[in-house]
Amino acid sequence: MLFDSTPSLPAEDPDLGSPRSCDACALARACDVNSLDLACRRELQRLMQALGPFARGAYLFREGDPFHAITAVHSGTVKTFVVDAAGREHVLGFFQAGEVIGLNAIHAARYPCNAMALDPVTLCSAPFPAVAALATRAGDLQVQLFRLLSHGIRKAARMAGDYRADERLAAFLLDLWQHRAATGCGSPCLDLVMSRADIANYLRLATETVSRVMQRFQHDGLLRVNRRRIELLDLARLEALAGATSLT
Amino acid sequence: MLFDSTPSLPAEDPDLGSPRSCDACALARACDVNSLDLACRRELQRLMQALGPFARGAYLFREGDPFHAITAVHSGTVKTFVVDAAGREHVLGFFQAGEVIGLNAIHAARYPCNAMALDPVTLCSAPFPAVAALATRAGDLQVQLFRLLSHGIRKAARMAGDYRADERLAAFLLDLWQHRAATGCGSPCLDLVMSRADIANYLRLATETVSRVMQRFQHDGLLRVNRRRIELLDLARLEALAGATSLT
DNA sequence: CGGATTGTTGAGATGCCTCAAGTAACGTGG
DNA sequence: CCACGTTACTTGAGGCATCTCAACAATCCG
Repeated sequence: MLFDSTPSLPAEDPDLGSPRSCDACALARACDVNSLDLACRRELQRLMQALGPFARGAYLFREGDPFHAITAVHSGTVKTFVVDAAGREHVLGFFQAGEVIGLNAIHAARYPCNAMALDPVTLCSAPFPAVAALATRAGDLQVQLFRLLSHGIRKAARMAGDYRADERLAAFLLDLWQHRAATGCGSPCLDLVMSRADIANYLRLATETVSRVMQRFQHDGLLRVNRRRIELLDLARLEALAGATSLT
Repeated sequence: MLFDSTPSLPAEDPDLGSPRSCDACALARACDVNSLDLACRRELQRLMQALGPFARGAYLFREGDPFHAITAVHSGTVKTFVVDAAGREHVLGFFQAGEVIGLNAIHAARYPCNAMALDPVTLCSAPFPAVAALATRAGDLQVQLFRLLSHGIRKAARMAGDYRADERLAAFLLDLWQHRAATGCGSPCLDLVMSRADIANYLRLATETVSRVMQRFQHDGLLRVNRRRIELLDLARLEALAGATSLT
């Protein structure tokens, strides 16, 4: 978890409390965009703590850690995952700048999964009870939190759907691309930060299958692939493939 | 959706407003169990509307319908599902007494899926804005709603995991059994209310595979199966199979 | 430079699917 | 209450998508 100095936390000067631009942060957006009154916006800003940077491979929290704070990714990419009884790793999601991690921990007040930095990661975090209390006074913030959680259900349910390897991989790549497009860069080049194994565990595939489907995509002119550098060449056809998974 | 008289609503006298025992209702539990102050509890009770009964096969809401009200199943079983671009049905979940449906609709204020009664269903429903407003005054209710949504994320993520057919089927049967055990009846007999096709679409299997795995379970002494009547014979081994899917 | 990690590619195995047929339960109308 | 058509479930045979195992290639990193 994030607020105790457990072994989970790497000893890299978390840089607590330093002010930081939160333009890309979902929580801040929840605050700014929705015309919260100024006092509440200030209060939310005051609750926010900057955490990190965490190095590639560092655990942000581990399964079973107590949950205290709502946390958003400020920069970098986070992978959340569980390891089941048989030792298989299941990746629950990849989270980039502006996305909130660990929402599944509210229920039991413990994280039901691990979170790991895939590259240097910085976080914005605010104590959950304080945010909830603030949401009590600021109805807009409360609704925004409800919407955030509701969206989390939809995203997870989408992953649970029964789609083929190429549909899931296309949807995955487009999701990454759309996130980048939404946060500035419109280039069709993706630099994946996760390994083939991570992608495979996320999409319920073998790593070899991820490789093969990507090569097939390349052969079909959908994209160009070189290790972790992906250039999307035919968004329309990728969208047609991924389209099935849309859920409205 | 639930509060307009759209074609979705069957014309079977929804019995609006009749008082009803809500002992099994998650929303009421959220209220009663957590020491909400009495005024808020009364208010929540006042907001609650009894809906139904809905006949087997009736749509409770359809994809795209506007979302207005938080709704819990009071009796019966509800299936939520989407139909993708290729015409395949994906079952998102089965919801029994005390479970809240349509939480994934808060985000966009529209239902992203369909809901159908699998047997005679009655519902308890309360306007979402009113509940949210009440949660603003009653912090316990607010936290309970956060927890409810958070739990929804966990449940959905669990379904997204990569498990084998027998693991998923075992987990499915145990989930049903545990719900029954939690709400009274401790008999090891289940009467499935959903078809093999529904189960298959939920577990990402073919109906034939559901049949075959059940027969194999029977052959291995895990259970006895006759059409929709399932008698669980070896909970320990079923749990061992399902155990992998636990997510903490 | 050399070992470790990661990604690609091939060959064969397999879990689950598809297609097809058969059987049992259900509902409906007579 | 029975005859019938319909739907739901089961069972078998064969096929396909994906997995596993194995080797190799490329990159990373000390």
